[in-house]
Amino acid sequence: MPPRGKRAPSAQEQYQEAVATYVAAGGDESVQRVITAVNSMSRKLEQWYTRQLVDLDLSHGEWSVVAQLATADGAPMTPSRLADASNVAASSMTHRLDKMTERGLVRRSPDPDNRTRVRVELTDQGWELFGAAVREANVVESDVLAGLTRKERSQLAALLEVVISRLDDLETP
Amino acid sequence: MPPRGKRAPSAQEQYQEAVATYVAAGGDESVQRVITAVNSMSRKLEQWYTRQLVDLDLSHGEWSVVAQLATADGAPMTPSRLADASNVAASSMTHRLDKMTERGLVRRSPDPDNRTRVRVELTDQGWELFGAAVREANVVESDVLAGLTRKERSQLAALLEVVISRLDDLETP
DNA sequence: TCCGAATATTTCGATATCGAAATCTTAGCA
DNA sequence: TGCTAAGATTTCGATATCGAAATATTCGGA
Repeated sequence: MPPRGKRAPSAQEQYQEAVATYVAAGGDESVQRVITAVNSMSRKLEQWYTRQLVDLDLSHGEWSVVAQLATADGAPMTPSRLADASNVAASSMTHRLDKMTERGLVRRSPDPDNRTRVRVELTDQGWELFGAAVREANVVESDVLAGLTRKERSQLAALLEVVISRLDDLETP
Repeated sequence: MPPRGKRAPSAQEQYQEAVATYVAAGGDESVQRVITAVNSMSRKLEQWYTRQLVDLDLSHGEWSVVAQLATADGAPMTPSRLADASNVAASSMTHRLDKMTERGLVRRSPDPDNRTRVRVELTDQGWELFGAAVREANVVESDVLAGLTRKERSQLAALLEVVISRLDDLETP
């Protein structure tokens, strides 16, 4: 039996048609090429992350929490900031943290400076899991970028970093 | 009252710390710079899309369906391919399509060649909504890339396209 | 100092999503 | 042709997410 639908078009074909359609609908080509490529790549990565995280018995949302806590090293995190960073409602984060606390991955503690706030941090077990996931993910990520030379990767990163540095200026004005 | 938690770090600071942490945990720097940047950018874009889509009374998931149908122009889409492309379970797509059909955005019809399949396509109303959303999104997207010259955008797109062209080779082997 | 507005978190009811099982159809092979 | 395995979609029960309201606390001005 054929795989799916008619035949799933390749990621490259999908990308090219998407750009063409967005441009036809009134988008700027130089913009749509970049934005569409970033979104395509991110969606694909997300699929792989989800698959790999099954081994660690983590959902994509839970991974997001672990990663945020790990990379915010230093500054204490709160449930609402985690919710913002994970693109979910604050009330969802409550439940997510309940589960993760129960499982021993994170720890909640009252903020001594402000009793309306709750600090959230990784437990040792949470840190272990973070390390394991990063190393596992790095394998796939290296594969994805295997088509670029070291120099090209550096160029690519530099260009993306220019964009990132602008993101803050565009926050809700 | 202070904004949130202690103070939300800028996107740039967040990015830099994330890369540093991933590298410390065993990731390759040239890989992590690119991957982290792509993911940061995509997450931020998603936030803006969600905000803008409120005006059109569309959820992010529903937008994903509209966009897939619009950009797959030509080849008829099926529920399962839409589910794959949207990163949701097939059973979720059933409900999503029910709602969107009821609202008049999409149309289901039996595939004449294979009665196990269902074709899904945009209605005229669905196409209108697609156009409106693309033009609205293009405003934000242009802003995001405003820090790059036309030439830099082209370079960036070209590098990303190299990566995209590799994605297919990495499919489930 | 006291009070109202704003912030952080949680609770609660409604909705969306998931994964497994059920149903129907097709493909491939004896 | 007849039979079995596999695909596509939907149904169903369990779980996660959402948005609004509830609760507790803090900030800033009268």
